[in-house]
Amino acid sequence: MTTDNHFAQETVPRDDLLLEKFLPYRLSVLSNRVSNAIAQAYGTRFELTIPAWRVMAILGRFPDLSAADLVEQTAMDKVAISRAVSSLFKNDYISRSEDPSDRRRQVLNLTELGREVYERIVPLAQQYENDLMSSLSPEERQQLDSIIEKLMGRAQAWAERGLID
Amino acid sequence: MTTDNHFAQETVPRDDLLLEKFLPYRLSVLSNRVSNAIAQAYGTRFELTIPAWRVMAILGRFPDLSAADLVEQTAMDKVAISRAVSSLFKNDYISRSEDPSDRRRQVLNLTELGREVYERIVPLAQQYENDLMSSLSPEERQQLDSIIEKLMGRAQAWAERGLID
DNA sequence: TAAAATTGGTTTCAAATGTAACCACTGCAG
DNA sequence: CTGCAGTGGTTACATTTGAAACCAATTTTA
Repeated sequence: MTTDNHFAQETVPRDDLLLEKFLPYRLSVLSNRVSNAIAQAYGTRFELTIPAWRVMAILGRFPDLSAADLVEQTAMDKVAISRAVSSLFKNDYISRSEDPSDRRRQVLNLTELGREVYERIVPLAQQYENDLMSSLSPEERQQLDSIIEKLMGRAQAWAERGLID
Repeated sequence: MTTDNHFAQETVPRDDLLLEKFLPYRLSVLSNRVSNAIAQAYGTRFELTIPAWRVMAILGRFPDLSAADLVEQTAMDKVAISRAVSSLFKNDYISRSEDPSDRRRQVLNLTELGREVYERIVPLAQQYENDLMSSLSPEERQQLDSIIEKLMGRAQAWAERGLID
């Protein structure tokens, strides 16, 4: 017990868990709703999965990255990146070119086709985001930004230092 | 185009998507980090998956629900509920009793064992939540609550009224 | 009161995902 | 140089997940 509870555990009136107020639960529901909606928008229009779209989003801004760089940037799994990359390659959305200075490494870039799709998706993505944000006041947006940052820090700490207790 | 943009689309300086600032992305990363950490805590201690734990959380507060009721309460998938229920049943954490007034329906409840586990997990769950919340000031908690509510409303609207555009 | 349509719940099948093993290459220690 | 630890990336396999088909019981409706 990390909190200093002055009451004996057993006799304290048991306050049940209100799932609908439980932050991890709410985050999960919210995130799933949002992701699913957007995934559907990408998917039906461009046959892109979310990981694939993320890869494109990064490559659109930072050319000449390797898969490993992408892993670092996105915090996504190695394998997920590999699969996304090879599917994007198959669709001719990105190019892989061998790095002469390290023949294990592949330098990735959007192809012309890839960039076209990218240019079309960015506004779509921003539209979704704007739509979400439009329900918030400027102050709230600011607050949300900083709150997410803090929560992320805490959750990150779990992963690094191990779980609570 | 729903916003009134006074500039010609093509000539506006293209502002790329900053994935690390893109709300849907950040929500997803945050939610996954949190869920995974907690899932691990439940899983290693009680062999509970997240859906299973959610079912218990609801049943702990509202006895005598059916699977369909759970679907409604949690917004989880029918199949996920079915699987969680049958695994919980197998572990003797919940009981299924046939509803005489409708023989398709099964009335679910925590068993004694189930309730014991429930009573032990609730504090654990709350500890995680407290730990997250401890990084926020009281005002921020309040803000977060209302912000989530608003975002949820917007995302909900997508599901109901169909996607943007 | 006999179809037809609905509802509660499970099963089946395919696709998505994660873990671990794996190859190919690099770089460094001896 | 050779050996071998570490890195970039893919493959294989087991597990999870979701969609749709499905069965059984119930309600509707004609």
